[in-house]
Amino acid sequence: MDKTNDIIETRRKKLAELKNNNINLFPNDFIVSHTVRDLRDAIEESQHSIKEDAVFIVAGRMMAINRFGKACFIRFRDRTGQFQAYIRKDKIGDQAYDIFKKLDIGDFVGLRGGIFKTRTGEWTLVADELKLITKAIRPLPEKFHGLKDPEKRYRRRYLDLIMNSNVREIFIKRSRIIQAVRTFFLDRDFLEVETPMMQPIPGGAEATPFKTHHNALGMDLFLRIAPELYLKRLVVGGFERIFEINRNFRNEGISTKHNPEFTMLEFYQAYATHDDLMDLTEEMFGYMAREVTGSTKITYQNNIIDLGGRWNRMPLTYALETIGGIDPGLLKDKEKLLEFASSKSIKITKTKYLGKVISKLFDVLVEPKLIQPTFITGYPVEISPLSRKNEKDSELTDRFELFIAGHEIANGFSEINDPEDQKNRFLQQVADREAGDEEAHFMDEDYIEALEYGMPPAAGEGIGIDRVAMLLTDAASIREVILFPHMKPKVSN
RNA sequence: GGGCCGUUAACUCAGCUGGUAGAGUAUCUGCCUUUUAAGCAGAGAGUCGCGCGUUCGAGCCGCGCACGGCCCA
Repeated sequence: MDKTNDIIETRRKKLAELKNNNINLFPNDFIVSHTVRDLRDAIEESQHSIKEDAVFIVAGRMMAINRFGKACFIRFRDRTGQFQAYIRKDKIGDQAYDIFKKLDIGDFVGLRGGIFKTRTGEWTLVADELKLITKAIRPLPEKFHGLKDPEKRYRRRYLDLIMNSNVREIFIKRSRIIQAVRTFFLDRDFLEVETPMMQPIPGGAEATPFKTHHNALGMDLFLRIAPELYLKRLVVGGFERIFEINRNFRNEGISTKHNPEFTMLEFYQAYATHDDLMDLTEEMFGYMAREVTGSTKITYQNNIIDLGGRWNRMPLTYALETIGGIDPGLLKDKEKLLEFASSKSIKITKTKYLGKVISKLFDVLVEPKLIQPTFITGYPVEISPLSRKNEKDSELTDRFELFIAGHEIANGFSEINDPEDQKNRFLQQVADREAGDEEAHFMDEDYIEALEYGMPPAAGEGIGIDRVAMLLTDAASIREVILFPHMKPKVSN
């Protein structure tokens, strides 16, 4: 027999041999009656005295094979877990055993048999039938160290999921988080909706959009940077409580906290204020944390964070004074603040707005220090073009942002429902854009028109689901909670 | 955009002061009917990310590029 150097070549030869013996390598007629979980349940129900003559039919991927000549132990895995099986030549027959000898780790097999306990005390399925279900041509990564290289893990996430159980856990938790959000809102009479991902005018946030083109309509469209303006049209339409969980797209840099597409929860509640939403947010996080981790106390990057109960609420300027260490006398004076910033070597792009300077200083001096959940309130009107002005101080808005573990997690506010006010805010944004601010909002006349029909007072909030998933799974990078994070294509050779 | 680090067998990693490639797992062959990262004996396996340069000689030194990671902007 000719000796080949290559593992894949060796496997292809095995495949050819199996094929020549009329073995179907990819059959689709194996009927599974039980999962690994069913096996464990059956053992439990029999109070660990299960009889070997009970028959189970299971299927899964072989993760390990210990060969002993005329018998083998294998480990196989399905969606519910991993189990051991014992394959004996005298049980499955000479012919089936010859086929089995040609199988590899990574192949899918179907097994039929009863359950017994080995000498070492492990419950094991002893097969009286074994069938190849799917042949693997490529070998899996090494069983003990698994797949570690981050680049390989992200590019071939399926291998990451096969080899790394902690990675599987993260994405199961992520799914549970989204399920918990749905349950939370549905229980409170919210309606789940879907609004356009492709928008003629990208609105609802300050961000650079991705541009695309609709051929039949002959028009440019933008992938949404936020669903906000459409959701509020629905509030005009009478849906008083709505939420949407979907992707936003922002044409910005990639980092441990940013992916170009990310999942956003946005919700709107009529007759509520931003204060109500802070209460609601506390409740929701408590609920999510309990559902997903079993506790409201979580550990994130070695910090113990308590998501239960009522959280700290702090005006922006107060946070800058007490946490950022800025003299209160500076906070009303843009020039002095800029001097202060440069003395701390904080670079701030040129702006005519005090609010932008304050916001930047906050990002650098305060945000990383907000480890326990904290609502920051009292955002300046010039950086909050969709937020309702405060009744007592027209320089400020009824808006908050939520910070946990030094990350911005949520942004919420009482909504502007005065069309005139909103139009003037847009006009200011348009002027800013003309003056060079590429992230300033566009005028959206259609949205103003909707407001002119009357939107009830309402408050709305957006929560970054990826960031929440990072928190609840103790992930340091957003790529660890996104199944297929964006990567540049790797050019081979 | 800048800085630091990484890229060696299918996987995880060694590789000294520049002297021509190593281990474990996996694979292949043989033995083995209760193993637990099974064991024993043997074997094969490499575009050292890519390119250029320095050198008698480069996985190692220099320059450039690609991809990735972390940090900063």
